[in-house]
Amino acid sequence: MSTARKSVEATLDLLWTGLGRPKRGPRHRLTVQRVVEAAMVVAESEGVEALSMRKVAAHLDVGAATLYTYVPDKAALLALMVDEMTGQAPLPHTRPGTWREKVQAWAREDLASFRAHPWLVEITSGPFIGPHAFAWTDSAIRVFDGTGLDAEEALAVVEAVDGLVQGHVAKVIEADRARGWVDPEGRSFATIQEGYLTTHRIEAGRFEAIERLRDPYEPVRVFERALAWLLDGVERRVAERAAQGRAEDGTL
Amino acid sequence: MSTARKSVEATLDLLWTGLGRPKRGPRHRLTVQRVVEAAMVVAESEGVEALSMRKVAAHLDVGAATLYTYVPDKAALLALMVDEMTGQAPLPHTRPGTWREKVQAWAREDLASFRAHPWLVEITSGPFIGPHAFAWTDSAIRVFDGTGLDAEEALAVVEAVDGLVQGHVAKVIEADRARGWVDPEGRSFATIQEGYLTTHRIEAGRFEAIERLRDPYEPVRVFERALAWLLDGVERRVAERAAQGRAEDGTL
DNA sequence: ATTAATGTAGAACAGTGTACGGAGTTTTGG
DNA sequence: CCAAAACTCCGTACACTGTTCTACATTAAT
Repeated sequence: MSTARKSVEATLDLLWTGLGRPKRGPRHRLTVQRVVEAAMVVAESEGVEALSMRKVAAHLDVGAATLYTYVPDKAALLALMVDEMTGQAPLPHTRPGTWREKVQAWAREDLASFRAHPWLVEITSGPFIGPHAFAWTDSAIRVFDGTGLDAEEALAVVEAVDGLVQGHVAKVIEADRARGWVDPEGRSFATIQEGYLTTHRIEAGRFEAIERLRDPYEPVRVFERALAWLLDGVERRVAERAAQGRAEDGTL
Repeated sequence: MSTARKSVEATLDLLWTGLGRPKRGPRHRLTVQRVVEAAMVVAESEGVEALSMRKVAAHLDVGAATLYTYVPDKAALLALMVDEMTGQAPLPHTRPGTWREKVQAWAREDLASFRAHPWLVEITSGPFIGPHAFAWTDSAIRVFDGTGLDAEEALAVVEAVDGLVQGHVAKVIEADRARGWVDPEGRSFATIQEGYLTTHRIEAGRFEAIERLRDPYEPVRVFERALAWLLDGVERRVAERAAQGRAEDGTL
């Protein structure tokens, strides 16, 4: 499962140039695309943890070993799924509005998308960067064209926003999953966990700060606030750069 | 592997109150602590993906099935590992300095810790919150006591910083792992991936923005910048609150 | 001393990713 | 036109995995 010695080249090849048609031998019954799509269907309907090569193969009416004609690895298949999904997200710099509006739009949309397709969050695509991911990052940096930030500063913002989204979505997904759970007596997960928390709160008198949290607290509000403040910080830097630019114009 | 119906209560019990001594039957040869420690040793030396119940049991000179006396699940074991590790981090509000210095210190230390123990990042502990994690969050909120931010605002900052760290560390870990890799001809992963990138860059003339990145670019600098800007945004809000507070004092 | 309760662990079950080897198919070279 | 090479497909097999079951040993309560 760990990055194998041999499949790295094959995986990158697949991501960037695809699978060439063979010169001899029987025609392909499948395409890499169809394999990836089938895998995504399985992941979508049964979750990543239920995604197995045998199941994907079954969805394509094909033997399990056949998949290895199209894909060197399960890891490679996952990387392809991630890049495919990334390709479906709209490019940030083509959105309307100011840079701030663009960032907010993409952050919110990413958040919704991750939540709708939790498998994307749970997959680690390894060290591989596919063409779609690359194009997306390129586009995201472009959002800050004309703000005075250089490319590296822009990338810092992009990765920060991404980190915010990822971190928040990881928590939300677990909560989503727990929401559907009920114990034999019909109590929800939240109820039970809350029981432990309150018991130990009172018992030990600790956790005063958490108790100050307005109840019930809305996770989305927490996310929005964090995003807003990060962007406030960026805005300050942008303003500085603008002032700097005007000053230089004046002295020239 | 997914959150089982029955083990949820058992897992929370284990996290919050531990395993009670049985009234009858033979004495325990092990403790939950020792099981968790053994699991951490395995994770540390061989990675999470190599962590199996049988391997943990072998480290304890015990049959694999025995572990299920101490732990309901592998998922529960992982949750215990996470909470144990969380308990080893120093409490943020006890650090010296201003709130900003406290945040920076904890962020950097967390980053280093995650990097030193990658298994922590790769584990999803499920929806469970253990006592150590709870205490840590409580302490992190306390960092903002006296800044004028309320608990929910403080939590937003905490989660934002955490997201930043997590997002950044996920990328860095993959890079760390890829660094050790070499292909049969002795080329590094970076070299090979770079090959694909440059080929396709030139070929299609895309990815102009990424090309503007100073080369080589330092990931730590990107992280530090993102953190600084986020905290700038927070600082602005703190200043606002302070001004507001003074104004109210004046009118009273 | 008997009974109930419990820890231990070997064996087994239903999975998993993937390597191997053979059968069948298509193209190429002579 | 035929043989060899190249290739896809896939049943089988191997070494794993988490977890349950069952038999047995051990301890405490009655």
